[in-house]
Amino acid sequence: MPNKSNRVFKIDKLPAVKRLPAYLHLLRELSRRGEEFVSSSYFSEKMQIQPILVRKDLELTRVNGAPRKGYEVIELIKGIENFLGWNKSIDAFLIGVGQLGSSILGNQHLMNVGLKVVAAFDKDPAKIGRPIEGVSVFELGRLPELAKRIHVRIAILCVPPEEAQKATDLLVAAGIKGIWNFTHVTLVTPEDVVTQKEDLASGLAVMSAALTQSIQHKNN
Amino acid sequence: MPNKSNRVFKIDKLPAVKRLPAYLHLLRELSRRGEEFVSSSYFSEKMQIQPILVRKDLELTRVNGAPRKGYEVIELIKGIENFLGWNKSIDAFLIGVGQLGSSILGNQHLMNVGLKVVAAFDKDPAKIGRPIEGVSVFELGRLPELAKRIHVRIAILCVPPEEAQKATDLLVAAGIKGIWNFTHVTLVTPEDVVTQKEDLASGLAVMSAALTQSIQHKNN
DNA sequence: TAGATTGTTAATCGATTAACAATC
DNA sequence: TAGATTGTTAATCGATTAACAATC
Repeated sequence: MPNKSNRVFKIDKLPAVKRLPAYLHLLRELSRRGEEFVSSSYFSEKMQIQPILVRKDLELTRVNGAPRKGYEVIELIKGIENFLGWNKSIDAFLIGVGQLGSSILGNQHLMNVGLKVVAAFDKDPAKIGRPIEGVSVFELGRLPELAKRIHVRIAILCVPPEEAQKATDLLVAAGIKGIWNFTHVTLVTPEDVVTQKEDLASGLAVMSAALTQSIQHKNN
Repeated sequence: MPNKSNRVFKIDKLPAVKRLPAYLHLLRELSRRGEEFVSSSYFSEKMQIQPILVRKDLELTRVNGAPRKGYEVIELIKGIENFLGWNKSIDAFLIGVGQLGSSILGNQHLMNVGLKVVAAFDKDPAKIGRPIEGVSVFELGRLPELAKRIHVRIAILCVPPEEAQKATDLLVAAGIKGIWNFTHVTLVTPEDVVTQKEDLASGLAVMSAALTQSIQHKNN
């Protein structure tokens, strides 16, 4: 049952936060091209949202734009990176080196996101010892020790569903504060631990629903 | 600029639709265990949302629950599958067999979502001919012909950003109606073509923002 | 100066939650 | 019957959009 205390660290402006990486991506491109200023209408066109929504979103960064000129590209980049804590590199553990986990390790594109996996863990003794894609694989039990030693706060969870909650409990006990959840299980955590569930099926559902509805539309 | 006609096929209840796969997942598990009925409070607990939200969401399926008993598991499964068009297998093309595209082809887990890639396409002649993970790779120019022949409506877009819009135009011209967009580019399409953008960076942003905010919280 | 663009304040829209009657 | 659970109708909350004054 979702209790009120869960709200404490629930960030607000969730949709706006989700759009920040898209702004950042466009800003870096502009910066590469040597552009100094950018207006809300530029983002509006590229992202197909209203200019006013752009201005509202960018309020998060506390960067002020200049009338007639727009926002300073460099300032916005810094502002977004600061807001997200993406100004420094982010270390993470990866839990569960099965098919999905290995694929995340091996896929630069998937991880082209500023996150650096510094160690991987698995229950299966057969997988331990030999590095995968240059990342060492340790026995899951050694996680608390390593988490303390190298002060990692984020874990990427790729274990089978039936082990998800147990692994989560271990992570929480080890002081992990953010769990990027690639399982289908909704995790239970204390209020100061953030979980983010990724589910490709949601995206496909949106597309499928739109498609079946447009067919029904046609048939009417 | 998002014009009003874009709305025609914009599905509403978007958040609810995104939750449907999670319901489906739990329902299939219940079905496997031989359960006949399920109540909104079951989903509420598993998904950590309010029971009333569950009941609202399930309205989409038009399945009625019975007071005191709950919903019939089988009925709900059918209802959701029908709503999403997941009752039949969904064929798709994959465009761009680079690192990400190959990884999607190779990763059962990523695609454990009811989607079947029936053919892949690439611009690079070197990649054409030899199948990847059992899927044949064709020259991009042959897509219109094949789309017509095997009547595929969905494409998974994994090309480099600078080619994204051009590839999209080709897909649209070939009669593709749904584009699952794994590039960073916001695509422009006619109103009857649905696009769904997947971006892991959004998920990481949510987690990062929550983490940096919780630190600031602590320091106050 | 005139005009483009921001930022503020208010209005609208849609999603979630609450209250409670209906029902088996 | 009493009580658990749904489904309906209304209230609240948050996100987006609109209007427009401020500013360089």
